[in-house]
Amino acid sequence: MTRRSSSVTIRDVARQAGVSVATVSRYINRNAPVSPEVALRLDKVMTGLKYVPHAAARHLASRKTRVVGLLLNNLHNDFFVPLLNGVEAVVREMGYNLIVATYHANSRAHSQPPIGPHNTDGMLVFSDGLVDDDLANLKKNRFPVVLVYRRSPPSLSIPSITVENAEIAQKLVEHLINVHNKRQILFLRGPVHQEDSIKRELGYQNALRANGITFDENLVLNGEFERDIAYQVMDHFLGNGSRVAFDAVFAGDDDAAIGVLKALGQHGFRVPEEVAVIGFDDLGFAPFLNPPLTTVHAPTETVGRIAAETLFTILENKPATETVILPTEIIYRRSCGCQY
Amino acid sequence: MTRRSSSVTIRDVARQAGVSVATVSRYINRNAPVSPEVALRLDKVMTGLKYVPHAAARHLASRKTRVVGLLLNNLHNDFFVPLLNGVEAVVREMGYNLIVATYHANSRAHSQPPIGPHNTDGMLVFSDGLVDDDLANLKKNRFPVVLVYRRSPPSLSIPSITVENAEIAQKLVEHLINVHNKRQILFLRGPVHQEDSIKRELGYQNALRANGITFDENLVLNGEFERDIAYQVMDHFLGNGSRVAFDAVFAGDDDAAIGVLKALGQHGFRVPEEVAVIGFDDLGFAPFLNPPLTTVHAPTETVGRIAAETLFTILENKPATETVILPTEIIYRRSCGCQY
DNA sequence: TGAAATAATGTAAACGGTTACAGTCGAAAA
DNA sequence: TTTTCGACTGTAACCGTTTACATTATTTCA
Repeated sequence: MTRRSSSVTIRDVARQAGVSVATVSRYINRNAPVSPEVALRLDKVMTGLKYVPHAAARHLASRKTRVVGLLLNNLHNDFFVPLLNGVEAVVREMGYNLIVATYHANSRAHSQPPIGPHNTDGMLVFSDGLVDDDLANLKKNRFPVVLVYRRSPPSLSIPSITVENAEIAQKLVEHLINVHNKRQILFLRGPVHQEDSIKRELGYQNALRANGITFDENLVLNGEFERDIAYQVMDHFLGNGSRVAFDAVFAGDDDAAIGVLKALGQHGFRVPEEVAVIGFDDLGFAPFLNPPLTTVHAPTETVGRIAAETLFTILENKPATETVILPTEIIYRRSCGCQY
Repeated sequence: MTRRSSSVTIRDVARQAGVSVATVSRYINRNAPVSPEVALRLDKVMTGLKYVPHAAARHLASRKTRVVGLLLNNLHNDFFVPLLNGVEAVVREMGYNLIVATYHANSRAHSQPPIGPHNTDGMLVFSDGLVDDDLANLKKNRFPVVLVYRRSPPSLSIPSITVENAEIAQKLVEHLINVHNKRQILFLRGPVHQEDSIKRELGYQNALRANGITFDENLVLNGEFERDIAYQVMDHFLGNGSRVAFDAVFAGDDDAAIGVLKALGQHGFRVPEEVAVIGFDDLGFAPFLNPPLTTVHAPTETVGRIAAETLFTILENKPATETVILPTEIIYRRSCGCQY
């Protein structure tokens, strides 16, 4: 079997520097002392040969990949830019690589998750990227996982970084009710199994209940936290001659809010005069929408950073805080009817 | 040396199925026939054992990683969501993994690029992620690369996917000049070595020249294609008592346009009555800004898709088209002064 | 001064797969 | 009937590192 690779290996370096491969390896990894002269020689030889260690060989021998994964359920939301930015920054600082993949939990009938113990040292799982069974399995194999925008199943106690959803959503919807006198509030939920969506819906329902408004399931639509889907679903809703009266819409998140604004505009509704609109996330563009969007500020990039940092503390076998829930804050702008 | 791993290996599968590891490997990779009975038995054993091939071992033995890289210069722009989405979709369809990394060409003094032949089968390089020397090196080693939003250095002829910048920018600036009678147009350029920025500036200057307006370097600011930086630079510009008169601003891209709108608003300028604003990219929020943003529509997700597809055609040793320049289109909205 | 600790290095066995090469065996071709 | 061929399988070398273990020279210390 003759498979000569063109690339330069640790053996080439060893030979040219007149030492053993073990010494080269030790110098590269700085995990055992090497005499100054040898170090110097190795530096020269390595740059001369443009030697770059072969990642797969390292991984195989050392049983660590220096790669972490980020599993998302989709990439259809501007929200992911700050999240990714936070994660990537930490990963880079640690000298690791980041694999980004999307995976639908419901597509798992036929496929393995693209990220796991076979190709990474640990992973960040966004929202409903994996189901409880998958998580239990990973936990059993002691594979480092940190959940992002999702709490751990109680029995597993996996570290989890998320933001406060339910209370703030309730407070914001109550603002609509009490300050702006809205009573028929449309809610666009996100993906059914996404915790953010569930909590926000809970907040929405609590707000109604606390103010003596009966919940009307006709006022709940599936916006999927996606601009285009939110637009379609609103367009369809409005196209039906708006049989159901409504005077406000909680879009689920800012991205969906854009779709809502589009549909509302096309059907001739004035915002906020005729219908108030609120979002969630406070993405960069929120203050500049027309009208400026009342929404909840969530520290998305920070969530990404903390999540990645938590993963690395686990990788270093240090104890990690189990649940971090970052505070959120309502930002009142014009789309709810406020003057600001 | 005794380093027993807890994970199940191909040898475990082979033993339990009563065949050799070669047969298991062949069945997994479907690269040689295996008798139906053996196939059946292997299926059972593999699912029973929950066997997942170890990526690094595969990579080492087969000399291919089934991973491709995407090298960005930063992650500070909503523009990257559609780009990433396009790339990731193709990569997933091909059964590959995607490493996303940011890398500043000027930080290279001390570090190797995080992506390269050592850990991927090929890579997508966004804009100025790598300098010509790096590209030449990769080319020499026959490492598959495709450039995104950047043309190939003439001598290297690396496949490249980008969009038309200069002509459309010129046309848009001329719209400002001829239709809206603007003459003192601020330009916020992006990162200095980013081709998009250079081409757009070229279009800007051509527009001035073609209309007898002398170029004033005081009207060019560094917005870096970043919302926050654009805001700061505009804020500073306006804070100087606006010594330099201006009646319009070409923000460089949509994200920067948001920063510009913010600064303009804070300093009491009305858009578009007092100053017109134009962007580039036509990100999802552009129609919903206040005022709706006149901009250039660029097919960003498509660029991502085609770039990834091109990379895979190279990986399959098929001939790839060398340069793809996708058409762009001006979308007239209110921020330039049009009524729409 | 002799023993023990330490520094610096080498040898070679793993890590978990892929694949070149060499069969075996039954069916088709001569 | 003999030869040829293709389907199927096994053996073992190899991919490029890391690291347990061994070795030698040099200090350190009682």
